[in-house]
Amino acid sequence: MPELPEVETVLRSLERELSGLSIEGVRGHSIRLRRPLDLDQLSSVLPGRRLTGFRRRGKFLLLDVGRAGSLLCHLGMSGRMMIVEANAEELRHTHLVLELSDGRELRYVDPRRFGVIDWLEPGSESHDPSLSILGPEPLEPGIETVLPPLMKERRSPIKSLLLDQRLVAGVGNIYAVEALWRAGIHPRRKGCHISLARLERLSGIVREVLSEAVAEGGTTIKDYATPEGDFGYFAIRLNAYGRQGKPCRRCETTMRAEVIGGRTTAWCPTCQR
DNA sequence: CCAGTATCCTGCAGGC
DNA sequence: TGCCTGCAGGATACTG
Repeated sequence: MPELPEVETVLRSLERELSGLSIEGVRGHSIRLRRPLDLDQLSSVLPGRRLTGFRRRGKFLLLDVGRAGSLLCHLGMSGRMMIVEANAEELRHTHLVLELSDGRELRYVDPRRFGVIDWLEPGSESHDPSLSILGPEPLEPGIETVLPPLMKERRSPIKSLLLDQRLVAGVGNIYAVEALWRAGIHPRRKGCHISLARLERLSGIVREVLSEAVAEGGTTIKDYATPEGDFGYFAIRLNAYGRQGKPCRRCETTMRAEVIGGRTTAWCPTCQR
């Protein structure tokens, strides 16, 4: 489900709704997510503490719990955060519930269990195996200067490079496909076979696409929703993702799709070279 | 080291 | 209707 714009939208919602609230109780059950969810640990550390900060790094959310530490969250493919009244019906695959001081609950739901919920002690972020390898934030200044030289020395298809979180943090399949369409670059073109000038332009376009998507509240394809239940409206602006078999919006050529970098990738064979 | 594939899991749409 | 297959917004362990 969630790439950077969706996670950013979730973050803003959590920050707006939950800042300063206390965690009064914790429910759920230990289960195998991508990292094991340890409910005993969370139950011992969280109750009585206040939610003091809300951050994002790539596709990860960090919920600061005072000076005790931070809750690391990743939504995987199907994860959701929900802010609901305590008496709201509990969805299947609800793995963690934080009971809040205003009578509402923050619930983490993830049917496919590719997500992560983990507890980070203060100062442990720089050692975390997932966080520590992340490349730069594409919405921060400087991405156009940092990213191109790194891509230039790689032999993988540019599509795979955009998905590599070590090079740039937060891009997923939808926005990689969109950025390449907008940049007019063939997704199979190897990084080392693209001029620095084009890579610089692509980097700027990545930022552009992501920030436009943030402004629309992300992309709802199927079931993505904000913690308050709202949808993301960037889907109506998608020019390439999921458009195989349909005419290119730029040149009318029928778009194609193949699996590149392990993920279905649509492109226009005429205007992406 | 690097590049490419297999794998973890559930739900849903489509074909028969 | 029911059963089967394939596919889905991600990350990483493993292979060559």
